[in-house]
Amino acid sequence: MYERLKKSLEEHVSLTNDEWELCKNSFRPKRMLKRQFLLQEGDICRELAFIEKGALYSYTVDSSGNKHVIRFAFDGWWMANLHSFFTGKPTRLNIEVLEDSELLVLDRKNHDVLLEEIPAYERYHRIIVQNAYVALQLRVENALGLTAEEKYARLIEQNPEFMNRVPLNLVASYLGMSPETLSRVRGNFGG
Amino acid sequence: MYERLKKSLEEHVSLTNDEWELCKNSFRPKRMLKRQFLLQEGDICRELAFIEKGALYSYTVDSSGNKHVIRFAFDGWWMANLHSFFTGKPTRLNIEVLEDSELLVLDRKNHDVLLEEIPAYERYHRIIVQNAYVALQLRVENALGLTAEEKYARLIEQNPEFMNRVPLNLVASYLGMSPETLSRVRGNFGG
DNA sequence: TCCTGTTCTTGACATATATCAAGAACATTT
DNA sequence: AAATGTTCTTGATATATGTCAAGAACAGGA
Repeated sequence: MYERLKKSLEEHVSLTNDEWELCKNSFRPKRMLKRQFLLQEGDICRELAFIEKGALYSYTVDSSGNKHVIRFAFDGWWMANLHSFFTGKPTRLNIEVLEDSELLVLDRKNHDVLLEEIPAYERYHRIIVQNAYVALQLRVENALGLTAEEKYARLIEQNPEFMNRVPLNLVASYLGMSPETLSRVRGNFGG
Repeated sequence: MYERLKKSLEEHVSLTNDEWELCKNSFRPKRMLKRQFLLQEGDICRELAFIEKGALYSYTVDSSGNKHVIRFAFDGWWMANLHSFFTGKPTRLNIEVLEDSELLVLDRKNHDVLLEEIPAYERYHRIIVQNAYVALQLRVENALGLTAEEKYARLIEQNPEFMNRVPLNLVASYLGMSPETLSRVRGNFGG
C-alpha cells in the first residue's frame, strides 16, 4: 500500500527507518471510486493526496457550466489545491476521480509535523513543488498563442499517456478547445 | 542594496546574523537597464535573480515571431527559468528588463550551499516556490475558457498594478489576446 | 520646442474555432 | 444479447477574436 510513496521519497532524498515509519504513519489510506469527488468547489482543502494507484483530475466550472480541466494526476503524483490547503480559504476547484484509486492522504497538522521533524521531508516537498511548478509553466507556454494543432502536437510529444488514459472531452478541455475541434485535429494527424 | 531581500526572508523565516551574512555574501549585485536581457532563448539559466528594485518579464517567441509573455516580476520577486536552472538544459524563454533594475543574483553552487547550510533558507525557498506555484495555477485558471472581457476583469481584480507598470501590448500577450482586442475591451469597461 | 520612436486606438475584413445537431462507435450493466 | 449510457465523429453555421492598416496620443532626447 505504501510502495509508491516510498519510491517517490527515495527518488529524491534518503530517510532513516524511523523517519520513514513516522512519515508513513502520518498518512491515512483512502480508496475512491471513479466519479467520486476528493474536493468540490466551495470546500476547504484539508488534505494533500498522494496517488498510490489510479488517476484524478482537477477542474473549474464556468458560469455557463462548462468544465475547464486544470491538471491530471496519475499513480505516484500528488493532488490537492495548494491555495486552499495553505490559506484555509474555500477552493474554486473540483477534484474528481478518473479511475478507481488508492490514495494516501495527509492533513495539515501531520504535514507540518513532518516538515518540522524530518528535514529530508521538507527537502522532498521543496523538490516536488519545484517540479510541479516547472511542469505547470510548461503548460502555460504550451497554451499561449498556439493553434489547436500545435497544442495537440505538443501534448502527444510531452504527455502521450493522456490520450490513452483520459476521455477525449477532458483532454480537449485541458488544451482549451472543444471536443469537436480536438477530434478534427486528431483526424488530420493520424494519432 | 540588500534591504528587499532581507525583508523577503524575514517575512517567511528567521535567520541568525551569521546565517544572514552567509546568505547575503552568496549573492552578486547586478544592475540592468531597460531592454537588456537577463536570459535569451538557447541560453542555460545559471542564476536565480532576486529583484531588489525594478521589473522584468519572461516570454517565448513563436514561429511567426510573436512574443508570448509568461510572467511579469517586480521589486521583491524572484525571476529565473527554473527548468533550465535545475536541469542545465537550454531555455526556450527570454527574460528581458522592463524598467532599469537592481538585481541580486545567485548561482547554482551558492544556492546549493545555502540549502545545505541553512535549513531556514531551504524552508524559505520551499515557501517561495509554493507561492509561485499557487500564483501560476491561478494564471492557468484565468486563461482557460474565459472571454477577453472576463480575462481583463480578472486581471484588474487580481493584478491591477500590471496595467500601470507594463505596456499594453505586453499585458495583451500575457492575457493571450492581441493588443487591439485588449484596447477594445478596455474601452467598453472604463479602465 | 521640435523630432523620433513607441504606445495606443479605431475601422474594415478574414478566419480559426465554437456551437448546434445528429448519428456512429464503443463500453457497461442487466 | 439487449438495453442504456458514454464517448467520439462529422457537417453546417455562427461568432469572437485576429490581422492589416492608418493615424492619434504620448514620451524622451536633442
